[in-house]
Amino acid sequence: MGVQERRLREKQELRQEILDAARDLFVHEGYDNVSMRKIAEKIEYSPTTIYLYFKDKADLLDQLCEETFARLEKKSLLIDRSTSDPLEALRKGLRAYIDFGIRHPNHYKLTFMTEMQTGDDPDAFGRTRAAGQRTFDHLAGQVAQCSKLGIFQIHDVKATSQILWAAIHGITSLQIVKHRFDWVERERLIEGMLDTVLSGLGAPKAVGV
Amino acid sequence: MGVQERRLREKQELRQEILDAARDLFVHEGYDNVSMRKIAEKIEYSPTTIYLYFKDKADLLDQLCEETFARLEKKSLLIDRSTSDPLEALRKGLRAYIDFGIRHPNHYKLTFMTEMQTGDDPDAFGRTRAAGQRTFDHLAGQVAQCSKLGIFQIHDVKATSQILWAAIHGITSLQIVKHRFDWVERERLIEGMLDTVLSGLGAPKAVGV
DNA sequence: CTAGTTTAGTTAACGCTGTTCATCTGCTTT
DNA sequence: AAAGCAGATGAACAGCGTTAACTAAACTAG
Repeated sequence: MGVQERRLREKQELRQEILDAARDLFVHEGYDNVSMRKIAEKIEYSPTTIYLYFKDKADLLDQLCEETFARLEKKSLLIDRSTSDPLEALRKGLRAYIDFGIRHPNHYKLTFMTEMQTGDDPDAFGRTRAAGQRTFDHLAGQVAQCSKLGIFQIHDVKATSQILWAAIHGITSLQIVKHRFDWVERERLIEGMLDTVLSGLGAPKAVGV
Repeated sequence: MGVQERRLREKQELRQEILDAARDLFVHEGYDNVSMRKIAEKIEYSPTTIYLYFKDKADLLDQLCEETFARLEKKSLLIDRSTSDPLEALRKGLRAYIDFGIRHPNHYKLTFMTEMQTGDDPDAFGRTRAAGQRTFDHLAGQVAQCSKLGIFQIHDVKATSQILWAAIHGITSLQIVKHRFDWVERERLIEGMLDTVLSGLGAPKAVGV
């Protein structure tokens, strides 16, 4: 019965080929500027073949976003393991998030800046939402630890985590999209933001950007 | 020569009619979900007529963005005039920015969340860009005032202004794009962000979200 | 070994989209 | 009345996401 296994493997290989092509095109040209026909042309299959492996174009995006989240999550776990001080671990995690976004602007745009409009399917982008939730939960865990240890003077871990997320997303997305703006030196901007927001939560830090 | 004037007036009236229809549709259905044909149908003209008054669909949105930004600018000036405390004025201005973005997500998305690819037309979205720069300059002015009065302990007005901008942009854009995320109550999130970041700059404020 | 069924992939098509161009209409001027 | 002209349009182009019907190959059962 090795035949069925081979066929299954070939199916999965084509599936991966489609994902690779889509990621490459999405990342280099932007989701909206990539058509199903372009993806099909790249893999040298008919456009309709893609629909045998993915529900629609949004489904394709969903899978790729989940993938991106997974990479970020892995990085975060590595930082956690190698950093004992919770505040330092949190700060490094936030910093890693920003760096990741700036280093992979198109992945970031795809994942965090593309509006995922769900037609009438309530399960649309389920993978991306789940992965994003995990990433956020990880951040929330770090914030909870800082709160429990008295490093932060806060009483709402969830709200605080969302504030932190918004802060680093603000920096990251603006740096990506408004690259023609007259920015202050990037390093100073990022560290200044982290200083400001962490000290605003009560963490000991010299005031003054 | 009242005839030519009447014709000119009628032209401008139709122009305004197109803008009104486009604004209504963009705001309620989203830029991407509105076609030129839909706009044309609404004003009971042929789709091609719109091209006699606007360069293309993006031009239409550019005009609307400028228009809406003018309203934001007006609001900011009103706040300034009616608020003597500079910190309070700044805070209200930041708040107005966020509310503006959430109330006009499509205008906001175009202005601050789309990479304005100036393919062969360097003046594309010129109106919107200019309005955005004015908005930032206004913010920087407020920050400078707070710094001069010793409300903020900072030494880089420009960096601080960019941090504030990034913070409120983070909140605004995430609220727009990730509207299915499990957000904390919006009011608490926004006020929490403002508390955090302003106190992080040295402004007197009870710590603790 | 053949007949029937499943599978993988394709072709053609539908109903959209933004945009362009040649054409037509109705008013103004000569 | 004739000519000119500005404003509006119908038809068309090239592209889009997606679906339905179809073909060809491979597998399975008798």
